Amino acid sequence: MVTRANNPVKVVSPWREGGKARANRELKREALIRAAARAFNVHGFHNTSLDAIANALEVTKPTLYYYVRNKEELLFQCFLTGLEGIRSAFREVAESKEPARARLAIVLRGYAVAIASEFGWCMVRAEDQDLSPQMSQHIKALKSQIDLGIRQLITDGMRDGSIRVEDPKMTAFAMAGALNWIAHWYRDNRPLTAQQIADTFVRIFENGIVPRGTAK
Amino acid sequence: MVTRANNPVKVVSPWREGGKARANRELKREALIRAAARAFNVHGFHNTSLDAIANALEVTKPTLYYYVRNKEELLFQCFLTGLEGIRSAFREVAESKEPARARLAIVLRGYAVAIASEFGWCMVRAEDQDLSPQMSQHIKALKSQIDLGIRQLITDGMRDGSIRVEDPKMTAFAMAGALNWIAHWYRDNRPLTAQQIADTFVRIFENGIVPRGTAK
DNA sequence: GTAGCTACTTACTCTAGAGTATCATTCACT
DNA sequence: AGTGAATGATACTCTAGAGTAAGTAGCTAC
Repeated sequence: MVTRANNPVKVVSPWREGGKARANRELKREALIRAAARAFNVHGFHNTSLDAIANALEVTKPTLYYYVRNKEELLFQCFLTGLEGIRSAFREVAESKEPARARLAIVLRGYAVAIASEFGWCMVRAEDQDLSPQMSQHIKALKSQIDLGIRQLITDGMRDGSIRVEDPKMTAFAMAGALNWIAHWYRDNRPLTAQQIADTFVRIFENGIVPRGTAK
Repeated sequence: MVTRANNPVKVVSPWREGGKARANRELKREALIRAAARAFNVHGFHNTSLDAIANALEVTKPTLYYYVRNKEELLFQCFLTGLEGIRSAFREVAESKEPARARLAIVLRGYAVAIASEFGWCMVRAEDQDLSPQMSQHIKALKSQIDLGIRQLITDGMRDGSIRVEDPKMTAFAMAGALNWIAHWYRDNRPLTAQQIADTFVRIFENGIVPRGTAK
């Protein structure tokens, strides 16, 4: 009754590229993570079998276990890979002296681009429910860091006068939600690039929908 | 390796309430839908077994098949039930003559409340991937209706002057995303009611974060 | 040229859980 | 008080798919 995952998602495999020298372990591991992310993207975690991933890489299932402990670690690694984009956006603004609103805009753009990447699905739709309690805990902590980072930028902005909102926490939730949702509808080969979407979203959040100058 | 669903989610069962007269079919069916929604909420679709749902209702699995064709129909019904809240919000404003921004606010509030309900998870996290192609198609169409409805209200507002945005489509996506995300973090017994959250979100979208009167 | 490691494969095991075949009970109605 | 429809339970079937056991090819080192 369910859309099955057996049309393999195509992917470049370091295992089978002509007669080239065998690629090294780290490269293969990365290819595996990437292949998994793509498959999860298309079919979801539970509807992606390890056999399907192995298939896409033109190896057999047990080979995967040579690179990763189990299926959940695969999801976790996808998550971490995607997360890196967001964290680097935070690092980028860490010692900037710009007004907080500008720093927030940079972070939100980095965030949007990360979510639109092939790891976006894993970051957003990887549910606690799919993971062991420890990993779930770990992921929650990482997500919470991000949330708090955004919230901090908002309160900074309230202090330096570049931002005015009534509830920083809810505002952070609204922003994160809008951005996370990108993972549900964005696919490459869309008219807009992730960057353009990010810019548009930032402006929506900055200006609101009430015409400026005619505030009710 | 995965958080299992075998701690049953408690629920009132029309099957077992004292020695009372047996409830009618429709009542039981609704209880089943509701029990399923709660279980999906907590454990997710794939980690909820029909046995667990049956357990929560204090009946056996085959009984469920008396009320519903299969597991996917259960999810689909949850989806429809939750959707009803949103549709009724649209009906509410259908023949209103207020400015579009006010009508939009009403719809967004109804939307938020629906998402915060116990059917929110099913509406938001029910992935195409969990459903047969037909149902997936059906759900996509329904979701698209909602999206277009919001988009229409935005363009109406641009025409009547109550709204100014640069990209109605992206704005609708941002709004839907922010609201959908509520399903991921909202639980009852939170400090804020769904209504309060809805109000806050509407104001965030209306006013933006740039202080009014000092537009950059 | 053989010991031994790395990287894979073939060929399983095992379980959860969706869905079903079949029988039992109860109630409504005559 | 007997018949049949509506509900339900018992006791299965069957498959997908995660994970594993055990063996093998090939490279490196001496």
